[in-house]
Amino acid sequence: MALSTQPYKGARDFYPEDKRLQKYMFNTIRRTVEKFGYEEYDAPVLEPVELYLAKTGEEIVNEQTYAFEDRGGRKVALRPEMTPTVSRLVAAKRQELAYPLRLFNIGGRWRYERPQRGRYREFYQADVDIFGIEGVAAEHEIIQVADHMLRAFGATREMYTIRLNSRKLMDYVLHDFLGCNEVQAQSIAKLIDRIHKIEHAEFLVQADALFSPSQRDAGAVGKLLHVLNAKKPELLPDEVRSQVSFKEILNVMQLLQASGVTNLRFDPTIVRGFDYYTGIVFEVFDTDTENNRSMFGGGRYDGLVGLFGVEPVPTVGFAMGDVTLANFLESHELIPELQPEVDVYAIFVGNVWDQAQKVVELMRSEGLNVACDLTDRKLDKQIKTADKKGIHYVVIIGQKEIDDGRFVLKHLGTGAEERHSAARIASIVKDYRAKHLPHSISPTDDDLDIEEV
RNA sequence: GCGGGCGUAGCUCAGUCGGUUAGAGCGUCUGAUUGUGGUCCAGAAGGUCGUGGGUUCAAUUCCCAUCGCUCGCCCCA
Repeated sequence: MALSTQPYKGARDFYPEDKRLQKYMFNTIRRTVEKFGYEEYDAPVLEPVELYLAKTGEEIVNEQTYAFEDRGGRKVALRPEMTPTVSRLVAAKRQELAYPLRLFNIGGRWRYERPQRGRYREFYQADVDIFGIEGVAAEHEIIQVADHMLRAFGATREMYTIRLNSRKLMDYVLHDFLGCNEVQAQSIAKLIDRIHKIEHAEFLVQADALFSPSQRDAGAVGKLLHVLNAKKPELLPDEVRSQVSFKEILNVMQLLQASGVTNLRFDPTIVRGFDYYTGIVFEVFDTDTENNRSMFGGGRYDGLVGLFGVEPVPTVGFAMGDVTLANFLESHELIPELQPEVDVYAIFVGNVWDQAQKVVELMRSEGLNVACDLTDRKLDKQIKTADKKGIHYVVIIGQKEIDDGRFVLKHLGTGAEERHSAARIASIVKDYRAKHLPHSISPTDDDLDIEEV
């Protein structure tokens, strides 16, 4: 039985052409968050399984975690998300870190679930978190970062909306305004999460079933709908509007509007799945009707660091997944033509390798990425290889060229050939690269058209 | 965890109402006289029809199981 060449179920191989897109996405993300002063960290993929028991949410730990025992009998898990890990890192150096602390990580996450469209068992995620700010300035910044990130990919604000709510506010609504107990509150929160997936009548039936007779008599369903139908915070019931968490929402919205974020909406149906959120939560939606769904989101989680037995540290963060991002970019035609990193394919005619090395080295020291064809095949085969790899330039080096000190530079797009010294070739190709391949690593700043405030 | 669809060449797929040498396009390789690719032309290689079992004179085709892929549900970082 031959070995399978397939990657593990739900995990992907990245051939260079796939990796190019991933690099483009990660580099763009990295560049954006670094502009805001976020610093990259990393941590092991394996964590003790208890790390996820506390706050992540039962389903994820019990059914969606890759958990196993190591040879020493320790229960470990492949990290399904980064938030508990980064909280651990912060808790470990709680006293010595300088706040506000801005951290980001880009890496693989593992979830044991059935793969389907847009969802894998191994996916990549960028986590961006700010630690140590209690006020809404942190929410303001984090959402601004998310907004800049999408705009750095060339997205316009018509392509996505940012929907905002507050976990704290919803806790008040469920417990105090509607008088739910803990169990009811959780069930209703789950139901709210599904409101856009089910029929309105069905929602009413299920909501009604969750309330007690006395709550029903007090008009619980109507009150719940009053809250959920509020398209603007001002439309919430008076009692709800008296809450501090309501004022926070208003503040964040005002700050973001002042920052030019015009596609922000209040949406009381945003609750998010994780148990650890404690304040403002938000989700970013694709406005494309084909793909009208939540792409990513985040919020405030002030309690996680404190779980490690240190003083709590207020935190706001979000995470963006590679698959949903790629889908978004694709559906809005925002993926640029990505090129290989190789600038020049060096082709050798005859037995000139010894003498040609100096030429190649010179081009490299001038800053070019040069791949050499080492096969000694016929010239046409070597050119064909370069073409197949998508490399734009070929340099032909034969005895004639070596004697002359000038080499044939051929552009495969146009077929044009010219003869130059190695140094001149380097400068021509670098010039070309700067002009024609701005996306080979990441977009230039010119692509980011941030409007003036 | 539940339900649907599909497994035929490297890729995308056709086909066999069960019956001698299983097809196409793309891709790959070779060639058109030796230092020029992408187009065109000529030719070639490549499949025990996912795997195991059953029915049958005969199975890639029918039946069962199994594995894999895929889409949806649940759930969602």
